[in-house]
Amino acid sequence: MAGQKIQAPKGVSEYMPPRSDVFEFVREALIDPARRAGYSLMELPVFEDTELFTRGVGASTDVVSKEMYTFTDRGDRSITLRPEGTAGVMRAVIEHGLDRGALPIKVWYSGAFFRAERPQAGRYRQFYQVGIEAIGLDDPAIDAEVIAIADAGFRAIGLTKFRLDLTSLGDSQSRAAHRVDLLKFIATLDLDEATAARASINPLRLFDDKREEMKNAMAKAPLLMDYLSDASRAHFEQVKKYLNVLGISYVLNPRMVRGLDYYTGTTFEFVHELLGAQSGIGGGGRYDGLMQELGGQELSGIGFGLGIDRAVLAAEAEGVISNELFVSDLLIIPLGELAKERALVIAAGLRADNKTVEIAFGDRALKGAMKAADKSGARYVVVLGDSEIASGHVELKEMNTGATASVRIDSLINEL
RNA sequence: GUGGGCGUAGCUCAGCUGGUAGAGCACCCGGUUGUGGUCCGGGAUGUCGCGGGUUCGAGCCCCGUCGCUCACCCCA
Repeated sequence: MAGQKIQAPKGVSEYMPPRSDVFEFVREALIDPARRAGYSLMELPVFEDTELFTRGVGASTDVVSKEMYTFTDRGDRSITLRPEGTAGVMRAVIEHGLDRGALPIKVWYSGAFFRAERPQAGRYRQFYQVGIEAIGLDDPAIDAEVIAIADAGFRAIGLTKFRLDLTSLGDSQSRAAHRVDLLKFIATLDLDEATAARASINPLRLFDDKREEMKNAMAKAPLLMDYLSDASRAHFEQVKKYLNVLGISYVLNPRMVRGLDYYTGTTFEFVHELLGAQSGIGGGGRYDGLMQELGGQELSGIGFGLGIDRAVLAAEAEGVISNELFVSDLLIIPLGELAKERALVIAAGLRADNKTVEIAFGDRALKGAMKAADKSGARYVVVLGDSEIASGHVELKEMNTGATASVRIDSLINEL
């Protein structure tokens, strides 16, 4: 049947004007602090060998076990749309031998990620992230700097109603020691089937249960934070010290749980107050065993992934983005064929000088063109007709105030 | 995968106990000479998600189906 409308696949996030301007602004705001800290772009494929994720992220994680878009390509290879960014960066670093060059490797990336979940507010099947990774440095100062870069990005957007949750997952011996006691403790609880199943996959998950009775039950559970080895503890103390120096406040959250298996040591999450159920706007941490797990050298690393979609929602919830940011400097209304030609040339010149200039094409009546100019939000409007062309002067009208000034066409640039 | 809510003009929604569709916003044109935002006048717009059933008659009732949405799980 002809004319059937085709809809976007379920749960994808799309941005139409004018909201797409907000999206772009947010993305750039999140990337900028990384660039300023010496991080370089790494542009990676959105699909990878499935094994990269089962091995890197962890086969027992929800992300890998039930949320991946996996398919077989024409060469019978198992391919997966990337559900997160770190594993791909590691793969590329190893594949291209970057780990044999100067350390640390500092890169950022931005793009679409995919998880086959039931969509809800702030959770999409295709979503966007900005991430950075700093690989090959154990210095706790880099941990603090990575966190500071994320914080600076959120602040640049104008967000203030968020907090930073911080913890340390320790090294493998810290976790092994804790796990023994935690499992003993959990064995004393009377759990329903689903909860027991979760506990068997990852006992730390129970710390994240939202039910009151579970929160109460877990209140006395042994905390990983109390099992940190001396080295892990010392590292974490330094991270906290540097954050204090930076004036970045955080909330110690020893019950924080992350869904990806590779995290070790310093781990953090940015949580926004106004977002509802999906309130995490970004998170990250150390992953000191990941590189080796993926066949590379034994290099440590730390990074984060920030949710662009959620940052947009947060910005909207806080009402911090002014649409003044996205309006044109000037709109030219040409009257007549000759004026249209001149308008094209004038606009091209001003654009080359970094101004944003629109032309009201379409030979509309002046009144209609002015209405359109008003709606566009352009800061200034100029009507270009025969008399202006003859005199070389235009009336430059400031739309906010209605004030006009006579300006020579070739010095318009100085007035915008 | 589980549960709740909802699907009526581009958008937000109204539509009483079934009688065959409306508002606001937005949009377009006009209010006579080349300057917007207010005001006034006019105008276009809907397979009432889809399919079936009940009925003389269904947007309103029943069944199915698809979709959207929120929450759980999990996470950006």
